[in-house]
Amino acid sequence: MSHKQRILEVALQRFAQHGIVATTIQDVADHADVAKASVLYHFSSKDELVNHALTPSLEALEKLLSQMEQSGLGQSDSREGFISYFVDFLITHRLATHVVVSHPYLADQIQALGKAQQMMGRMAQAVTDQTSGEDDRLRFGVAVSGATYALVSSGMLGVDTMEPEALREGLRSVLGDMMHAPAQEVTS
Amino acid sequence: MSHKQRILEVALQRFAQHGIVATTIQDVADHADVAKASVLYHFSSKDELVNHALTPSLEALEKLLSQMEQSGLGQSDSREGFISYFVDFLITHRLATHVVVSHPYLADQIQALGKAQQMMGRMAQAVTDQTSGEDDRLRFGVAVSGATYALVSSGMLGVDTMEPEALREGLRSVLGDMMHAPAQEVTS
DNA sequence: GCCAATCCTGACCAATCGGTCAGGATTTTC
DNA sequence: GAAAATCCTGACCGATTGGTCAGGATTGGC
Repeated sequence: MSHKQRILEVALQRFAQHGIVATTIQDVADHADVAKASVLYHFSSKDELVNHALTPSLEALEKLLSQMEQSGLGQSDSREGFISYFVDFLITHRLATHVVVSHPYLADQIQALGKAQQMMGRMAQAVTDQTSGEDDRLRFGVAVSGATYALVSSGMLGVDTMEPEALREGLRSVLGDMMHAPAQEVTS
Repeated sequence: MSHKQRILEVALQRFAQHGIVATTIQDVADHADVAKASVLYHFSSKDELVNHALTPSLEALEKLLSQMEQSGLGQSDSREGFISYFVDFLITHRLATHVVVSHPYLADQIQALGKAQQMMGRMAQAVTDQTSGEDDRLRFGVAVSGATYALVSSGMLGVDTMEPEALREGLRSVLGDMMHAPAQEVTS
């Protein structure tokens, strides 16, 4: 594997595990077995390293998103389909998702994070259509961030020992229960 | 209000908003309208500042926890009671909870975070008793981290405009749907 | 074999970090 | 009202940060 590619993978992993700020260029270089200056040869700054590390996941999200907005996937009548796609996305891109969700305050400083935040907003809007209220938005928020964190900082909860397939099924089940439930009983 | 107290409040807020690593002592000092050296007069190091900022919430959690372990609150037959208590705790101590959940990698460096992580483990165990499997643990994990993040980084989801009471009710409802559901249908 | 382009690195730099310290202001105690 | 204790600060320090740069390896085309 090329050095550049290895740097990208290591960087994404470190950013997800220790956060962007706590992850120094030196740290990435050490774990990728290259010199610090080599990292800065391939990526002109730390911000650009973050951008490139997130790019593949951003493109995948963009794809999923436009698919949702076109086909109406995500609307209340096709929630199951959406959840299935979404869980797959989360598992595949769990590291990038974790990075995005845990650095909202860097959105105006790092392009990729800003773009990602914007897309999350679009997704929330696609899922919670005109017929749903703030309760549904809350459910969506809890689902997304909850699933993400259960996937990444899973050691604390003992989830890290789960089989991949069991994890996928479990997440589908949880998200289904959460977002499915129609708020039939309205207070007042 | 005393300088010391104001420093503590500002620190907790900044730690929750920007993360511990990105929040410098200078930043806390500026927002608390004191000099940087003044912060280090009251708290001998940054780590100790984090510890003291989290202490009140840790004590509250300890209280809730021992209550759970004694009375059996949290067991599947009294989930509603637990959820109600827990949501109240989350809303009251949302900042501290956010700091804890978003810095698992500092648990061995900062006492308070280690202790908090330990308590989260105890709570997970109290909730997911011997009758429940890994699926329930997953549900608990998604619930905790999800609710926490929906509370704090809520701007992205449009939840920040919700009335406090609606928020409390909404969370109770979501967590209820998530943790309530008995995994009756076991695969094989 | 040689030249050019690409890749990689150690040495270096200004800026900022957490933390120390001596001393001035303020408050408390008697 | 003076001595003591507490509070607060500017100036300073070593370490580390992101980033620059000149030059040494490696590679590919011919």
